[in-house]
Amino acid sequence: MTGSSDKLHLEHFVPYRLSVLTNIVSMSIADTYEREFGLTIPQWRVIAVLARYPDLSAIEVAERTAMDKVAVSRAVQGLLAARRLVRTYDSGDRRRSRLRLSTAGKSVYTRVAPLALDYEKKLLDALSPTDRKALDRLIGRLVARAKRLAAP
Amino acid sequence: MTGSSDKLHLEHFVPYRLSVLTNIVSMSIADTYEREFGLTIPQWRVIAVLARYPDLSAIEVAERTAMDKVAVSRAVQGLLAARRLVRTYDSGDRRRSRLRLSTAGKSVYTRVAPLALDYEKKLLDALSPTDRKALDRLIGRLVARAKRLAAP
DNA sequence: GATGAATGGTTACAATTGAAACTATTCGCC
DNA sequence: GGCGAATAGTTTCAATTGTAACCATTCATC
Repeated sequence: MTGSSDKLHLEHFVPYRLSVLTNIVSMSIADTYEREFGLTIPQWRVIAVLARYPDLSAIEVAERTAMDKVAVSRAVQGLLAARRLVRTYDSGDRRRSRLRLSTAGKSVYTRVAPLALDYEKKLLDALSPTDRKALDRLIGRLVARAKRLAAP
Repeated sequence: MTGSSDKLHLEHFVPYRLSVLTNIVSMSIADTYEREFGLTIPQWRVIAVLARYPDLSAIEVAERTAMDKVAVSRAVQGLLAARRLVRTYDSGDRRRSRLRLSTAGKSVYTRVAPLALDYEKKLLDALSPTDRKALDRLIGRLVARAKRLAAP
C-alpha cells in the first residue's frame, strides 16, 4: 500500500515547509528591527532575555536563546558598543561576565517588545484560538522529537 | 484585561520557537546529506525539484524551491561540477537554461529521497495522525499570512 | 600549593551568504 | 531593422557565520 507519502514532493515535505515559513517570518522581523532600531536578531534575543533575567553571564544567555557562545559574544560586543548593555564580571569567578541592560537598552526593549508581540498577534490571527493552542503544542512536540533524532 | 501574552517571553514567542525548530531540523538533515552524499541543502532542493520536473530553467527552479536566482546559480554550479546535472540551453531563448539530472544525479536522488522521507516520518511520529493533518494546515495558513504581512 | 584538565569568553580564518553590478540575449515599439 | 527596457543568469565584493584555536581563570588532584 503505497500512500502519497512515499514520493517526495518538496512542496509537501515538512522540513522544507518549515524552513520556508521560518525564513519569511524571520526576515520580516529582522527587517523591522534593523531598520527601526539597528538591532540584529541575535542582539534582540540577548536584550529580550536580559530584560527578563538580568545579570546573566554570556553562557547563561546562550542557553536561554539557543545561540552558541560565539554568537552571543558578537551580539554582546555590538550591544556594548551601542551602550545598550553594561558588563561587569563576577567577583567570585572572574571568567564569568554579568550582563545587564543599560537605561538605553531598557528603552529599546520597551519599544521593541510591543512590536514583536504585535507581529506575533497578527501572524496568529490567521488561526482560531483552538488552532493557536494546537500550534503551540505541536511545536513543542516537534522540537523535543527533533532534538532526540539529532542526539546521536 | 492583560493576558499573559502581553509580556514577552522568548521561550513562548512563536517566531523564536519556529526558528529553533527549523534550525534543529535543518541541521540534522544538512549533516546527513553533506556527510553521506556531499550535498548542500540548496543542491538537494534543486535535485528534488528536477527529479519531478525535468528540463526546468534556473528561474523556474528558483520559483519552485523558494530560493533566489543566485542561490540556484551556485547550487547548479556545484552539481554541474559533480556531474550530477546536465545543462543545455533553450533553442528558442538562449538565455534560458534547461536543467536535468544526469544518471549520477538520478542515482543520488533515488538514494537521498528515501532518507528524507524517513526522517520526516520519524519526526512526525511525535504526532498523532490528526495532529499531522493539523500541522499541515497550520503551516499553510501561517505561510499565507506571513507572506501577506511581509508584502508592503 | 603546584599542575593538568575544564570552563568562560574572545579572536582569527575560512566558508557561506546577500546585494549590486554586470553580460548576454530577447522583447517591445517606433 | 534599430534602440532602449526587460529578462536569465553569473560574478564580484562585502558582510555574516561557523570552526577551531586561543587566553585567562578556576577546579580537581596530588
